[in-house]
Amino acid sequence: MAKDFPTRAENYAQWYNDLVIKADLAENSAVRGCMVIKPYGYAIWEKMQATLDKKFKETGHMNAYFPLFIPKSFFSREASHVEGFAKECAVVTHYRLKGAPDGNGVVVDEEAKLEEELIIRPTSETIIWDTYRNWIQSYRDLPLLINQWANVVRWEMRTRLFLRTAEFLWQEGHTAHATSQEAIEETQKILDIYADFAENWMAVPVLKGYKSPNERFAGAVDTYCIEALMQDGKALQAGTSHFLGQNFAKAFDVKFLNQNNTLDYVWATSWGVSTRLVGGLIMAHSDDHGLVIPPKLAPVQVVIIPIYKKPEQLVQISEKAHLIKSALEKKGISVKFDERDSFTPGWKFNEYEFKGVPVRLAIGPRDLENGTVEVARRDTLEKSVYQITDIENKVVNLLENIQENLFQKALSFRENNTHQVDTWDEFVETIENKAGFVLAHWDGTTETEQKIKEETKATIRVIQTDTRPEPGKCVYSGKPSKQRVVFARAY
RNA sequence: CGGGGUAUAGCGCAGCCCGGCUAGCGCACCUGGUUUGGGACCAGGGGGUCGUAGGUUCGAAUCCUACUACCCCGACCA
Repeated sequence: MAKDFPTRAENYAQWYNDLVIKADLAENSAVRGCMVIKPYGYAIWEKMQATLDKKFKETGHMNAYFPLFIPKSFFSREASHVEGFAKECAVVTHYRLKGAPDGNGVVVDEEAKLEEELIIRPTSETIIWDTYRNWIQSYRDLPLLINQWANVVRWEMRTRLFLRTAEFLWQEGHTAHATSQEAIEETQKILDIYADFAENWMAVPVLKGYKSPNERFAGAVDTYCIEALMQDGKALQAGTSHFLGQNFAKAFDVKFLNQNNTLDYVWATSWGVSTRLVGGLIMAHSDDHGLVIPPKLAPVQVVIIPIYKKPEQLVQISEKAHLIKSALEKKGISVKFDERDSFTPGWKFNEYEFKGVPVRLAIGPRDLENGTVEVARRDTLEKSVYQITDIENKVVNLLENIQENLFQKALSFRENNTHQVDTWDEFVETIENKAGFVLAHWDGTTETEQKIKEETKATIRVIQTDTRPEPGKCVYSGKPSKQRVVFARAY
């Protein structure tokens, strides 16, 4: 180890930037805070996309695509929605350039001013609901279950790699239903998909529940969410699913005739996860040796590295490696055989550890003689020697084992960093010095929540729906409370 | 927008206070050779309008002025 690495992944931005993912925030001021994701990082996102897309389709959703530009007037229609997003919108005002009078480059052609400015979508509710008006007439048109994979732009004052970038990639689902009940069920169904994905693919345990009014999506009646805990003790909102009531239907006049031949507004949901998940994945599992990618999302699950002195040896090793590679591929495992001669084995070992490849196989002359292969697992960094017989099943088991181990590790981290507190002193002390999730009673008022935020920077991350109610007294005001809620400092 | 910092090769930096010959180092890159079971070594080589504009000076990376950009902290962040 000749290089300096950030200790305990405390500077995550450095991981992203310098080591493996190579996601730079664009430096050009014109696209400040937008993300440049290099191929390896993007491959992780593609795996996430593929997995989620399949789940959405299995539950009856279809993909569609709507415009990047939203007429400004659309935003004015839903009052709290415009309030929530107005401060972070990029605006298109002109549609043409012309040669600069001084001959240097181009300038905006003032004559090509748009009559109405266009907003680059920060989210697509408005333009989608404007379209839905024409798509929905009767209860027979419902439910309308649509998802969109797209980019959105939110001109944040301050950006953080992956976690809050000015432009990001996401999916946004927008559904319309005949009844309130059905829309709420949809919201919860999606939340379950998100939670399942986080826990069983990303190996990141999450808390499920809903947001306090203060943290709610602009324009929603209820916002459900999953919250994860990062290794530095800060919370990360990993996905949200909103019950929008009839707010958008009323704002965009989307009515349908029900079976009784009466007109009613439709009920709506919207839900999304973004490239923030890539950041969350990294921050949940990485260690001092680099990324740790759970097997189910790893672009490369197994890497094979040859060790040899003479070219003849490489020929023999390659033969063996290709046999193993195709045996593993038949089991659906993605395998890379790195036979580049320009890097030493030691260099490659480190390289793939950075990249978080779950399993590494090394084959050298010794293994050729003994019919063995050296197997190293990324999560524990343990090395062992396997007989090559039946190697594909051994590796399949190992990958499953690693996936499970990562989840358990993250789960016990969360358990060790979840604290139940009953007094204000305890609360402040825990937030300041221990970080993590803090379970405390809250009187249910926005006022108290904001006071707590001002004094400690902690916010209510989630009000869990899958825990038992427990009466108590608000940790801040002393007023009665029905259940504990989850506080934390968040990204 | 407030407070602090930075800008020199693809990346990371030194040089600046106290102006001076051809602007230097590490990594990376290229060529040749020896290497290869945990980031190899030797030799040679390529790459810079020192953020931009102006000023002072015989002479500016270095001093002065303005501008621009980026980073950290804060405000902001469904």
